Amino acid sequence: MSGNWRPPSSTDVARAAGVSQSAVSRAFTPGARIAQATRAKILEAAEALGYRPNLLPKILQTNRSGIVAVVVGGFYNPYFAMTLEAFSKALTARGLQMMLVRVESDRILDGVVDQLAGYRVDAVVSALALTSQDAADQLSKLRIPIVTLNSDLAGDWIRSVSSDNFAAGAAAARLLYERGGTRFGFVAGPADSPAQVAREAGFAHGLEALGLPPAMRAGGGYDHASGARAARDLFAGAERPDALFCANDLAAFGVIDVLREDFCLTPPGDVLVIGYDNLDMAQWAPYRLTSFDQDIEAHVATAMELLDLEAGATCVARVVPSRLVERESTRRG
Amino acid sequence: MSGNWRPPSSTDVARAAGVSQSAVSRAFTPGARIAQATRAKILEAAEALGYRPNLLPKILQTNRSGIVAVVVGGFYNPYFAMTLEAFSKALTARGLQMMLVRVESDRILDGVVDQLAGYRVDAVVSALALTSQDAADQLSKLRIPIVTLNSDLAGDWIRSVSSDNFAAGAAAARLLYERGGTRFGFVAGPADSPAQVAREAGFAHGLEALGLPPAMRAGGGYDHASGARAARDLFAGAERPDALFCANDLAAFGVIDVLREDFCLTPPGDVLVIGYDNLDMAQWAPYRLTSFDQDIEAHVATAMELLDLEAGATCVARVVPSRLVERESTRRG
DNA sequence: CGAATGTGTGCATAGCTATTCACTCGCCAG
DNA sequence: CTGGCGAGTGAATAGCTATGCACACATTCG
Repeated sequence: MSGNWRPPSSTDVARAAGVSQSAVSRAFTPGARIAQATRAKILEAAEALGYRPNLLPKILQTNRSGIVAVVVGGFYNPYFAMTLEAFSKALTARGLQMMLVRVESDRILDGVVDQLAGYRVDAVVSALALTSQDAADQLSKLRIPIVTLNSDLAGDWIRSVSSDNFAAGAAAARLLYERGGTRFGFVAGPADSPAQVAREAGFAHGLEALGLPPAMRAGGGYDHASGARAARDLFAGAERPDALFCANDLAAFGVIDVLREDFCLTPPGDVLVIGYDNLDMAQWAPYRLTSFDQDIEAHVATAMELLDLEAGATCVARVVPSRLVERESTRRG
Repeated sequence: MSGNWRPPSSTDVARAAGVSQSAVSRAFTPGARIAQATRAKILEAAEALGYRPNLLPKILQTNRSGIVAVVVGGFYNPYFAMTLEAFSKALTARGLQMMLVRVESDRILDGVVDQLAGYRVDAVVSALALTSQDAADQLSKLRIPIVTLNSDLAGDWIRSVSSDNFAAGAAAARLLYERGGTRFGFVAGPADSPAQVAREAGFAHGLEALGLPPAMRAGGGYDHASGARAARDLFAGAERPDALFCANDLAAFGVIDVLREDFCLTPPGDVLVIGYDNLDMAQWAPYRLTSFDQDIEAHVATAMELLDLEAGATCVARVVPSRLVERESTRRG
């Protein structure tokens, strides 16, 4: 019908209630000085018109939008879903809205930054590890606080929260050794993931500290298919490993599936397997996977703390320890 | 330092470049009439100051924010992740931003509606099936187009896209019968899910049409644990089913895990199993689950079409057929 | 050479709310 | 009776951009 309908404004309500616009504003501002009778009259008129205060003018003045942008790289991994859920809860608890931004790679630069700046988002949280210092600088220039997960960038406005990936890698080496592993293998994640790099380095360090030979290596992705491929590679040769640390759970599942299917090998009897992330699926019967729980709640809580920090306060990268959850996949005998 | 820093405005840039504010605006408006030299000068000044146009004033005038709110109920189910991903792509392709809203139940009313209205979101997409007509009316009053997935609500501003759950249920019955099933079981989802209800009704109808006895029934949730419980219930008695239709994949995985673990039964030899959603995991070795693919791309494409519809145009609920993907879990012999 | 067209720029304004300032009114204390 | 005070209200304004309008100047055509 009316091609250019506009939602009712405070002025409309004011007219309907026979008061001034400022009175309407006060009626919707908790703690403002307004007579009860006036307020009631205004609320009634507002209800009739279906009035909802427009938040934009306020944002325009204060430059605080109440919106936090969350950047993710994709949803294939349930770990992202868990992170998203945790952030969603934390933000909602603070009355903030979440703007979800999905980027193919962290070449975020293409326009997304402009958009975020344009909407005056209060902060940016990146579940995707930012690896490009360039992108970081871009964001930094906007004076928008940024928190990155499992990244190792630094900058005036960049704060970072990471799992203690290195320590976990070392712990994985120790556990596999204690459970009787003798020939070790590492199923790698993508090379551009700082978490992957740290986990591998920690694992290597752990093995070395125990005086063990370095691990065989395969893989290169965080998904099931990549883990499956890695398993085929590792077990095709004569010298088969008997203890595997996988960069994440999803890859570990791929490994286990292939071992059982193609090689008739089952953990923990034939091979020990450890993953990372402690997904729900890690408890499922076909897997019962020993894994590192990243304690997402703690990650998120820390991230929120860091967002509250003032201005360009320099701050150390926070590290959250991962908790080892042992299940059948490493319980031998 | 400066407690109340403000991002540079077009006026700041104008001052720096020695031009008027309107010139700056034109420099950033594609197709606006401005001399190349002037534009270059302005862009240089803007770059130096780190200026990004503020989108809010435009929104204030046009009431078009370029933001679409997506409502979800949780992330435990990878199906939500897939839906989210598809919507994210579709919205990005249209230059729209996505505001993610997570609600415990569809008692959305509590403040969220006010927020969405306040930000002047252009549309609302609900991946969570809205069941409360009350909530729908609330949203409708705001004259914000709403698209709901797998819901059966209707209203002036409410449009809906559903899988053909009923037809799929009937197809499941036929397939299980053709593959040799004789005693049928249905593993139910949550009672308040319209999709669950339609799938069950379709299944019952399909059995009846074939002259078969009605199915045994258990379950009541869309998650793994619920499926596991259902399997224990169904197979505890003497009269065990040999053909199961599960309300979704996650429940089906729970069923299969329990059957293999607790009862030493494996599909398809001992029991036929069908799921719904065709998750990635359905291809994994422990499951190889026959499932209905919801064709999320089509759902999302349809949803976007419906959003483009003008005003309160009355429109029929769209139905997208699900595609049956058969795997080992129903291939007998 | 005059007119007409076109290009480039500045001025002014709309859009909506929260808030400050000034004002009125009723009431109490001195 | 009057000064003061608190409560309640309205007018005015800031915040930033896009755009319609008017104007200045250059260019082209008859």
